[in-house]
Amino acid sequence: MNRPTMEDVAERAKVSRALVSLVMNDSPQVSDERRRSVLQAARELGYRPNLIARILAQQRTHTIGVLVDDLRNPFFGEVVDGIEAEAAEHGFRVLILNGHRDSRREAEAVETLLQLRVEGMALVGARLDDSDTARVGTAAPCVMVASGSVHSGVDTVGTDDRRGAELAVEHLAALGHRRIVHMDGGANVSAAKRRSGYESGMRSAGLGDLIDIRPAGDDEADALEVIDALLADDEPPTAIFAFNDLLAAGALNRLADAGMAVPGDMSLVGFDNTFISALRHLSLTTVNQPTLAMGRLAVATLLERLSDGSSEPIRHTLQPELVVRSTTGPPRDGAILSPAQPRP
Amino acid sequence: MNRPTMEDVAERAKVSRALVSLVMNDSPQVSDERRRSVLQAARELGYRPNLIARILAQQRTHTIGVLVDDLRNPFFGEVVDGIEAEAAEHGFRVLILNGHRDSRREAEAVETLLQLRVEGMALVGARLDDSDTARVGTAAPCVMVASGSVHSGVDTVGTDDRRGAELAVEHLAALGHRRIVHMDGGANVSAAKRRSGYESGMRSAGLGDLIDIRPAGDDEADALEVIDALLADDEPPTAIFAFNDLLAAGALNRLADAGMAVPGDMSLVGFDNTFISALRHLSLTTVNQPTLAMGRLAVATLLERLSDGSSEPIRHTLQPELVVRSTTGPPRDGAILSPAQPRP
DNA sequence: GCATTGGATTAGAGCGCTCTAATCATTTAT
DNA sequence: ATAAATGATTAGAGCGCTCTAATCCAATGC
Repeated sequence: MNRPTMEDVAERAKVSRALVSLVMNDSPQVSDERRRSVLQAARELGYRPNLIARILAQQRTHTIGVLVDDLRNPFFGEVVDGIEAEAAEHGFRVLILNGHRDSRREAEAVETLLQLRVEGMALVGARLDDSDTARVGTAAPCVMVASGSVHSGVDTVGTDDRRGAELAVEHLAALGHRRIVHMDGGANVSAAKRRSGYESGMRSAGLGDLIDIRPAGDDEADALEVIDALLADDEPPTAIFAFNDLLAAGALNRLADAGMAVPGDMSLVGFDNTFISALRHLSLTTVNQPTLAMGRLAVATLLERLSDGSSEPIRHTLQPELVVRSTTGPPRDGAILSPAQPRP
Repeated sequence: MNRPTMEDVAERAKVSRALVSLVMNDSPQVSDERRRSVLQAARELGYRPNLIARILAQQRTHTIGVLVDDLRNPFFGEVVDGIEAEAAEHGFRVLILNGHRDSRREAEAVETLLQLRVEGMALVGARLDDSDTARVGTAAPCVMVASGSVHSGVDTVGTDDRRGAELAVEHLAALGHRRIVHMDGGANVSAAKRRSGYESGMRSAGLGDLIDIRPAGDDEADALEVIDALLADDEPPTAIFAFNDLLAAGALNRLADAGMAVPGDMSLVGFDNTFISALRHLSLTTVNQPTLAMGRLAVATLLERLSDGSSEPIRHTLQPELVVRSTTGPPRDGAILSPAQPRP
C-alpha cells in the first residue's frame, strides 16, 4: 500500500538494494542486463526515489536557498530568474521562500532554509537585522543580493545604489531642477544608500541646502500621502526622485489625480528599471540594475565560496545606468535661470 | 568540526538523545531542570535541528509544494500570497518552484516536489500535458489553480474563465462594438476557456460571423506583431479582448506607437486585474480574478483532501468580475447604428 | 514493608537511502 | 593449471532524527 522503496524494487528485480542504488545514480559499473531489469521493476512499481533519504545519506542537498523580500515586486522576480538560470547550469536546485517584506518572517524563513541544510543561500533584498545576518553567515555560505548594508562574513552582490541615486539627481539637476525631493524607501534595505546618493548628488550639484527627504516606502500605496503632502507645500518641488519604480508608479497615479502634468509640472525618476517603467504609458525615467547578471553572479559567488576555503568577503558591485524616458524634462518655471550659487 | 547533532547535545547535557528530541519538540513530559540544561547545551553548541533527518524519521514533511508557471507575472504572485497565508495558518511550509512558462521544466519541477515528498501540491497556471497531470494526481494530492483544463483525479480551483471572457465581450458589445478581436493566450492553460468564452459571447451578441481570433501569447512581447497585423487589416477591429493584462499592456504600447487613441480608435480589455491594470496611466478595463481567495482555497482544498479519504474531485469555480476603467468606450464610427441582423 | 502508580528518562529499532569494503564471477597472464 | 587482474554485485554500517516500549525512581496506598 505504501510508497515503494528501493528495497521493494530490489526484491522485485531480484537484486540487492545497493545495485538499485547504483542504477538510480547512473553508475557505469552496472551490467546492461541488470540495469534493464531494475529499471523495469522500478517502472512497474511506480518507484520514485526519496530525495529526503538520499540527502540524509549523502550529506549533500545540492540545493541553494533563496529568500526573496517580496515576490510581488518584479525587480526581485528578475533577480530570481538569474539565480535559477545559473544554479541550473551547475546542477543545483533552488528553493524559494517569500519574506513578505517582514523582517521577522524573513528571519524565520532563513532558519527554515538552514534547517533544510541548503548548501548556500541567497538573500534577495532581505531586511534582516545585523545579528540575524551574522548568525546566518556563520551557519552557511550566504550572499546578500541587492542588500544595502555590508556585513562581514557575508558576501554581497549589488548595484552601486549610491551612484545610481547620484545619476538620477545629476540628470534632474542638469535639466535645471533645484527643488528635488527624495521619496525615501523606508525599511527597504537599499533605502539608506539611495538616500545618501541623493544627498551627495544634491551637494555636488550645489543644492545641498535644498535636500528634502520624505519617508515613503517601497510599494505603490506608500506614495499617496507623500505626494499629497508635497503638493500641499508652499513651494512644491519640481522633481521627485522615488526610491523605486513601484513607488514612482504610485506617485504618478497620485500626481495625475491632482491634475499635475508629468514632466510639465513635475519630473519623476524611479529606480530598478522593472518592466512597468518601460510600459509606454508610464514611460518612467529610471535607473537600471542588471538584475539577471546580479542573480547569476550571486550563485557564482556562492559556488566559489563553497569550493574555496574561507577568505575575504567577496563584494561585487555592478554599475547602475540611467534610463531616460518620458517622466523627466526641464522645470516649467524659471528655476533654470537661477543657479544655486551665483558666481562672480 | 562538523555540525553538532542531537547526540552531541545529549552528551554535553549528560542526557540521552531521546530526551533531547523531546525537548526540541516541546514535549510537556520533560522536567524543567532537564529542559533547561538541554536548551543550554544546544545553545552553547549552536545546535540546529536537521529538518531532513526529522522528516525522514517522521515520515511527514509538513510541506506544500507550489509550482508557479511564471514568477514574473504579478497575477501568479498574488495567488501565491494567498497560498502562503493559508498554509502558514495550518502549520505548513511552502516550497516554491518556478516553471518559467515551459512545460518540460514544469514537469521536472513537479517531479522534484514529489521526490521531496511534499504532502500536497498546488500547480499555479501549470501547463502540463494530460499524462503528466494524471501521473502527478496519483502520486500526491494535487490542486490545479487557475488551470484551464479539468483532469479527473486532480482537484481544481479557478475562476470561471469562460464567463469572464463573456463579460468582456458583453461589455464591448454593449458599447456598440462589432468587430471585436480576441488576442489568444497561446500555450497558456487558460487560453482555451477564454477563447471559448469569447466565442460564445460573440455569438450571443449576434456577432458570431465576426469572430476573429489571433494567436498571441501571455506576455507583453507577444502583443507586438499581432497588433501590427491587426492595424494592417483592411477593416481593423474597433475593440480587442486580450488574453491577459500583460498582453493588453503590450498591445497598449504598440497601439500608442501606431498613434491609435485608446479608447477613441480602439477599445481594449485585459484579464486578471493585476496591479498594472490599475496603474492610472494604463487604467485598463479588465476582468478581475479573486487571486487571494483562489490561493487560500487551493490550500484549503488540499488539506481537505489530505484528511478525507478520496472522494469525488473537488471543483471550485470563483466568479470573475468586470472592472471597467478607461480603455473601453464606444466605437468612433457608425458601428453602433448597424446591428448585426437588421430586423423587420 | 511491599506492591502500585505515574511521571521522567532511555534503549533501540527504524525511516530510505549511499558508500566503502568485501565477495563473487570471469577473464587474462604465466 | 593456477595466480592475478578485472568487472559486477552485495553486505552492512551509517546519515540524524522520532517513537514505542521498556526501565527507573520516587511517591503513594494499604
